[in-house]
Amino acid sequence: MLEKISIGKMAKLNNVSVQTLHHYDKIGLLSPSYTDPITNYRYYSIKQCASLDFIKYLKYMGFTLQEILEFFTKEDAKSISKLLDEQIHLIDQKMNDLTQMKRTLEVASKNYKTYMQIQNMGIIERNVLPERKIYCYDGKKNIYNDHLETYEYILRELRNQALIHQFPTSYFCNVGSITRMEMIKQRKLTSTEIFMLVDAHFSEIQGIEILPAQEYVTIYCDQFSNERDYAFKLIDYIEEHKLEIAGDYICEVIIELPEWTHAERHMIMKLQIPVKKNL
Amino acid sequence: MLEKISIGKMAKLNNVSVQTLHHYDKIGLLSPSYTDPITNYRYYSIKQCASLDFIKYLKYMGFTLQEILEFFTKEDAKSISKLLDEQIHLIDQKMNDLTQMKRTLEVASKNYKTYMQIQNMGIIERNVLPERKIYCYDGKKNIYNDHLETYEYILRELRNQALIHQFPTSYFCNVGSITRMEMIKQRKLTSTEIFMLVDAHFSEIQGIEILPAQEYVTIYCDQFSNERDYAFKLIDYIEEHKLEIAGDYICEVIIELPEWTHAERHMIMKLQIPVKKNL
DNA sequence: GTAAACCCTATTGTAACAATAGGGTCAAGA
DNA sequence: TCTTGACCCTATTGTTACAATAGGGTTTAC
Repeated sequence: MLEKISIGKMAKLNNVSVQTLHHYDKIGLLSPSYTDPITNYRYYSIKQCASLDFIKYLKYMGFTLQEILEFFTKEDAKSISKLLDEQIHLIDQKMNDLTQMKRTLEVASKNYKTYMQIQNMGIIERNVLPERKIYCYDGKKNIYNDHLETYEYILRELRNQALIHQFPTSYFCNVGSITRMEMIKQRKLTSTEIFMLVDAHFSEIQGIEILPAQEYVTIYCDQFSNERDYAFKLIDYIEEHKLEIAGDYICEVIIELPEWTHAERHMIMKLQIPVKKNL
Repeated sequence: MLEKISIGKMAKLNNVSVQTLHHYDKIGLLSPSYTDPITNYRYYSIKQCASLDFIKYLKYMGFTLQEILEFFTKEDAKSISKLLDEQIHLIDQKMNDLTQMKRTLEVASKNYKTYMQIQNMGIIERNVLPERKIYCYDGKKNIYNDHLETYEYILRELRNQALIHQFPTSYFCNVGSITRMEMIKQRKLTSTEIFMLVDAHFSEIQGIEILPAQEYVTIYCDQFSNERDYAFKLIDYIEEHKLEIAGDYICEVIIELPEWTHAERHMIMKLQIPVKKNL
């Protein structure tokens, strides 16, 4: 009762599509045991299910059809074992990539949710911020010139540095600018430095600084053109409340919205000045 | 100093290829701010880096270019937040898939390594095997007939059942046949049932059985045609050593090698009979 | 003025099929 | 024996995000 199995039956029997079998035949992965020379009808034997099983099995393990073809040329268990281990390694890499992606997404999601709840745009707050680590880059030009142009160029340079140091791509959105304490104490909003927030474990690289945990006065700002005014609001507040500037001024980009029509950045920033009580 | 940036410079500035920029222009994702109407040369403005940043950012989060296009039509933070959360969900799924793949690979790898170390093909051993759970399927026909043909058909049926019960694909390679105790005690190798090893948490489904932890006499067998002889070897051993058959005979497929040329299954099986001391 | 470096469009290729179109074949019932 | 519906064939196009050409024009620096 050795049955000739038509392509449709073979497909149903193995839960694959007819096209798939066509395809496997075409690339020489699995050709029917008999092909009618007149009609070109394909007929499979039940034993070919074993091959198909094997193909499906390898496919499930993430091998490409080309790789599966190679499998069939390597019959020794040693080569196969090696290929399997390599594949495991490859999957580990993919998992890492996905983990990074997910982390990035989660940060973005959190930021957008924060954004939607910001009721306090332009309102001064005081709170203690935790320790953060940043990678600073000095572009040697004042980023507050030229309507963001200089900023853009320096941002590119920062990213190239980050690529050199092999920072994960996910850092690329956690940026900001820093104006040193001396400047801000003179009420000058001038800066040549921008930074990227990095994870705690980076340390040996030159340019890494620590922002200690401490009290800050902060304000949310949703337009670049407002930054100057808002920064001065912070300074005014500090003076009025007899506080003292205790460190560098930070303008941290919280979130970036796609502003297609204007073709210009639209971002939410959190302006921050560390303070201590004036004794 | 609003500079016209040529495509090559833009590419270098942003670490992308010229082709990529061509492509983005083509699909309307990012068109240069100025195109020379005579030469068709593309010139970008520095501010378009912001858009490119955003594109790269979303790409990094795993969105397709089409999806990114949609992002630009949805400017409200709420829609974006929703898209982000959906993407997180999608990544979770992919991670699960990868985890399954990896598990399958690890089992396969382990099996092949075991195989390479099998020195004891055809040699009887006694050892205690841990508890296992199996899903049995009765094909109503003796699988030892017709040179594997019946087996193939019943194997397809088992898999269809497994699909219905939504077993993970990784189970598909952990199969075997079972010959009930009454049969094997009569020295009859006759079986209509095959099984699939399943994880411990499956229980409510009909057809699930438990193989208790206990002592077995076992033998490795590398050819279907040898199974009968080897099974009788086990029975002989049991009788000679005054043991008693304590349960069903199991033929477990340990590993399946690709046997391209012969177009027939070539597998390593571990034949097992549970025993107890004859008091 | 010239050559190198740059830019353009258009085509082909990648992976693993799905979805057609347009036509021939098989099997079962009348 | 005929018919009809179910089945099969080949060939083409489409999918993603570009890379890699080919064949030709342009810019820029010396």
